[in-house]
Amino acid sequence: MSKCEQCIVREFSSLKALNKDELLKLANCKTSYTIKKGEPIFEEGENINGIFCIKDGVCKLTKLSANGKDQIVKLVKPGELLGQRSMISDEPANLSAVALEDMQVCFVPRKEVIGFFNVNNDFSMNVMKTICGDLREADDSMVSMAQKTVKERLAQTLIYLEETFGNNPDRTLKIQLSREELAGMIGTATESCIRLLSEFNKNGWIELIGKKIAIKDKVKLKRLS
Amino acid sequence: MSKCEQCIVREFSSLKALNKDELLKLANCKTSYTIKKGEPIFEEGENINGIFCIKDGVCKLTKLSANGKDQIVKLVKPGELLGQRSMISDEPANLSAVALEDMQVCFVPRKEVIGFFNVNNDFSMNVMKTICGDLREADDSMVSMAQKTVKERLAQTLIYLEETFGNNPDRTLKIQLSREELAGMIGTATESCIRLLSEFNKNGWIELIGKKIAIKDKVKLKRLS
DNA sequence: CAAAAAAGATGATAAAAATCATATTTTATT
DNA sequence: AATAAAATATGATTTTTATCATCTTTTTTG
Repeated sequence: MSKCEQCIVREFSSLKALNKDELLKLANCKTSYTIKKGEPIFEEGENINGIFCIKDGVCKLTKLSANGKDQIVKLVKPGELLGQRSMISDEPANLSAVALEDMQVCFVPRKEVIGFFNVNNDFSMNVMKTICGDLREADDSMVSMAQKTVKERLAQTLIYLEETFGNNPDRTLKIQLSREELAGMIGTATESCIRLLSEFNKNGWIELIGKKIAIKDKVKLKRLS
Repeated sequence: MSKCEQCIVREFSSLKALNKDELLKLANCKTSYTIKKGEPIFEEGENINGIFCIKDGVCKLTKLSANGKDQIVKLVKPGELLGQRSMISDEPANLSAVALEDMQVCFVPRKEVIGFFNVNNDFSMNVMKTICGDLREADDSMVSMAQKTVKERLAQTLIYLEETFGNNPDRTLKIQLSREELAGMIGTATESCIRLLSEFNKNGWIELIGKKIAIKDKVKLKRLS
């Protein structure tokens, strides 16, 4: 059992508000997991009964639509918490969480989190602000989906991926999504996504290096989005 | 100054958790407004610095998209609170609120609400659960926008409007939206919305009585959505 | 009440996007 | 390494949706 006190990612989440005593309590009740790329952390409809703290690796939050396609609602980075909404609403998860890379996560039982929640005002305020931020982003995404073209959404998403997850030394996007997953983020058919990537490539706005994508002309992409 | 203690709609919002003392405090700090149909309660980007409690009338929460169209993100009924997200995040409103009917609303300054928030756990938990519910709904809407056709979204929205706001004696929807507003809810062009309403009408699924809409075959609509 | 403005309706056309088919490349498996 | 499976790519076609134009009806305003 590793000490939460020494965990660096803690500083990036709501948990930064916990004091030494609380961190000891946390370390005692948490369980650590390793999740392989492609594996789920939890699934839509599941009773998760606690929160997950992402120590390493990125995962996608998806929702299965009626037509059988997985819509990606959000990507989650190390330092972020999963399952906060379910914990507060005391409802099953309404999204699935699936690892995009090999991950390390810690699970903290609901009961313990609620305990911190009730005694530590900074902590509960942090959680609430996070959820409020998610709500604002969800509203913005909804408007994008409703009002922007697929081309605009693709440009927007590529910029988001670069700004959020950064680049490899060869300037390609560090986060590696399949074409199908990228299509699932922007809400379109995989073929349409691939076709538009080809078009962007021909225009010189991006470069396709195998399955990887490098942004060449961020200004043009930004103007489009 | 009317007494909050005797206000019925209070029972439907997070404010139901307030005790007698707190309600007296609330009545002392609140200001009541009348808002005419079509007028804004607040606008996107505005610093609202408090919450609004809807006593009577329905309003729409909209966001202006890059192409100049107003996307309707949510409809808000009597008993609900507005501006909770902005209050917690301490950020300007990211949506505009515009009255769809003549309204009566009360404004409560941020400072007072935060006060209740810190001392009354049931109240803060209610607010949080509401925001979590909004987040779940926003995620669901996003997936609908991304994955469903306009026809499916129209069917879904008509059923939602009937189930949420009910019918007039002539079976038409009680909530009165213009075709442009309905298009703004489902995220489509006004003409497309009108065209599909005509089609649904010809199919016998709905009936168009002037500008009003009556649902005739909910089963068929539900199957479509 | 008449004129003007706004909202609703419908046709024609263009643009966007999905679907189906098929080929190529990459990755996984035996 | 050979084969199978999966992912990527592209063409052809159809469907969906937006846009523009025009007309009718309803609502507002002087």
